Order: sequence, then structure tokens, then C-alpha cells
Amino acid sequence: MMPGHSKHPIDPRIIRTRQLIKEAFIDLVQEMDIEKMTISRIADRATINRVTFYLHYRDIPDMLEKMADEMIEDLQLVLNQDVADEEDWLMLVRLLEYIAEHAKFYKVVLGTKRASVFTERLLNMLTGVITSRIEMRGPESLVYKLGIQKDIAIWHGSSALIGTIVSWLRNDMPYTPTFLAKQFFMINNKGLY
Amino acid sequence: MMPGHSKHPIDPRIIRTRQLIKEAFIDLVQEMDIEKMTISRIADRATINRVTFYLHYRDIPDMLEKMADEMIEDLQLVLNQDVADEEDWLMLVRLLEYIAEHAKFYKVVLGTKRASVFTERLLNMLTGVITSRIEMRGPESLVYKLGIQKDIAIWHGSSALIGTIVSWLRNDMPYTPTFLAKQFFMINNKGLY
DNA sequence: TATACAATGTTGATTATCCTACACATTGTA
DNA sequence: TACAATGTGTAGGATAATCAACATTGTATA
Repeated sequence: MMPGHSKHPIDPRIIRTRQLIKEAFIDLVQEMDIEKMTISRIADRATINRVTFYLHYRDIPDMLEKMADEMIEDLQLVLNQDVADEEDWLMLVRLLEYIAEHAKFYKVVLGTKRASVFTERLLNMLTGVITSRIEMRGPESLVYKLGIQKDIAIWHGSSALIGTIVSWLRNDMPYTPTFLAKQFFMINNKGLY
Repeated sequence: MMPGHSKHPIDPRIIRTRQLIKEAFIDLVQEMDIEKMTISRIADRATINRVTFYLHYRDIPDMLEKMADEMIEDLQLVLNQDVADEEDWLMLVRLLEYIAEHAKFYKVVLGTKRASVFTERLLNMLTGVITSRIEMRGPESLVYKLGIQKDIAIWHGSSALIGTIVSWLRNDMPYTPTFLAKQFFMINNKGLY
């Protein structure tokens, strides 16, 4: 049972089945509340047998958790590639470009009420990123120069980031990732006034 | 070998695999010529094993033929449902609506050069439809009143129909099926002048 | 020409998925 | 209350899809 969960998923059927389930979920969440979702409906939409669902997830909450885990893993991979000497805004560009590539998924999981697992996890992750960035800059940062509390800066920075991304998705990404990233950093650096 | 070809396809895996292959083909035909396609590329894009392809099709030409067969079967089903007392233009509406639902497929197979299998088959089918319609009307038809040769009327009617559909698809269906069907019949009934 | 490489086609063994069937819970309705 | 419909969860046997391996063919390149 649970193929591919003991070891790393190798068999393409496992990857494909989970992808089909994910797409079915993306579809259905636009048609009904998550509470109204049933495993039968998901399996039907995914063109898999209902029994197969249980080979991958215990139930729907378990599915949501594992999907959120996978989301975080993917984003970590994107952020951790040659992070060495790049500037902050290039990192944000990469993040936005990745999200844009998978817009259907992120628009749904971040825009849907009652799917807070995803927003919570993403907020956690972005908080971590913002935190390390702020700590990395240290005394040179405006945070220190102006005497702003670090945790408040983190709250502000991460919520602004995730809120910007969500709004950007909700409006079907009317700006390129590069442009949005530049804008975002301009606001952060120069302020809103 | 060839699962689901001896009997009618029942196992969902067969249906799903062929659907995946079809979607992969639709994808790839927009990126390269059909001659440049390889079974490996199709299998990769379809997220199936290359060996699995051979369980369904002997080679790429065989795949194209079988897809064309399936296309005709599907269209026949659409046209043959309660054809009793309906008017001609309602039948065309049903046909166009079905094509619009599967626009990605039809746009590709009818719009791509070197995929003539599909246009040939469709032209054959539509020729049959037009033929029976013309014969059904008999002496009341303008074809007889004006002394037009029946085969010429068929050539004209079927090529006009398929050409209209293809152009409609190429322009991303800027009209509803109903509107297009009405327009089409208005032209056929009242002429172009 | 010779060599390397990519795609094809086929095999036997393995595995993920499917099917049928059953027991049980929940919900809506006569 | 009854009972029909729908969803959940599990099990054993059947099958489609996968893998690894190999030989063959075509094609590009030195």
C-alpha cells in the first residue's frame, strides 16, 4: 500500500496518478466547496478507480496536506537554486515565474476559502525567506536604522509578499513576473509615500 | 497485445492511455511536423512508457488512422441521435457544438498540413450526409428545379461545409454554433447574391 | 568508410491499477 | 419506521502498464 511513499516515487504511474488527482481537485474546487467534495467524485474526474485513491491518500484532508507538502518542496527547490550571489529581486522573479507556470494550481489553492492549509504553509515559508533576508542584511537594513522591530518587519514583508502574489493571481497575472518583482522591491525599498 | 481492440474497450486504463496519447499528439503537432514526431517523444509527452504505445498502435501512421476512425465514430454518434423529425440546420448545430467542445483536437487535425487522413475522412462523411439530404428532398430541391447536377451539388455542399468549419476553427470560433449554422443555411438556401 | 548515437521493435518479469464484492455509515424521503 | 441512494473503507484476483534488456535499423558525423 501507499506506493511510492516508502521510497521516492519512481514509477511514472505513481506520478501520473497523483497529477491526475491534483488536476481533478483543481477542477472540482472551482465547482464546489471542499466540504462537498467526495473521494468518488475526485476519482471519477481523475479517471482513476476509487480504490486507487486510497493507495495514495488516507482521505481528503490527508490529500490536502500532502499536496501542500509537495507545494512547499517544489517552491524550496526553486528558491534554493544557485542562490549565491544573486540579488533579492531576481529570487522573487524566479518565484513568480514558477507560480505563473503553475497558475491554475496556485490560483485555486491560494484563492479558495476553506483551503487554508496552502496559504498557511506558503505564509510560513515566505516568512522564513523574509526573515533570513532581513537578518542577512543586518545593521545596514533600514529596519535597524529606523529602529523598526524585526518581527514586525517580517510580518509586514511576508504578508505583503503573499498578498501581492494572491492578488496578482486573482487578476490573472496582468503583469510579467519581472515587472511585478521590480515593483514590489521598489515599494519595499522606497516606501509607499 | 492490443488491449481493448479485440473486444470493446472497457478498462478505464485503456481509455485513459489513449486519451493521453491523443492529447500528447495534439500538443506535439503544434510544435513540430508529423514526420518529425517519434514514438519516444509521444510516449514521453503522454507520460506513458514507450512500450505501452505498442500495446495500442503499431506505429504512428496506424495511430493516425485509428484516431481518424474514432473521430468518425464519434461524429456519427452525434449525427445519429434522434434524427427523426428535426430540421437540417439543427443537425448542423449539434455537429458544430460537438466540434467546439473538442476544438483543440479538431483545430489541429483539420488545420495541420500532412495530416490529411482526418480531413479526407471527414470530407467523406460529410459528403455522405449531404448526399442523403439532397436525395431526401428530391424533386422539391433547387438542385432539380434549376437542373443542377446532383454530384456537383454534393461536391459544392460538402466542400463548403467542411471549409466553413475549418475556417471557423482556425479563427477560434468567433461565432456560436447556432449562429454559424443559421448563416450557413441561409447562404445555401438563398444563395450568395 | 567507420563509428557513434538515436529511434525502433520485441521479450519476460514486476508492479500499479482496476474490478468485483462486501460491510457499514449517512442522508434524504416515502 | 422503512428504505433507497450515496459515500466510505477493505480484500483478493485479474490485467494494463512498467521496467530492464537486447537486437535491429537508420542517420549523422568524423
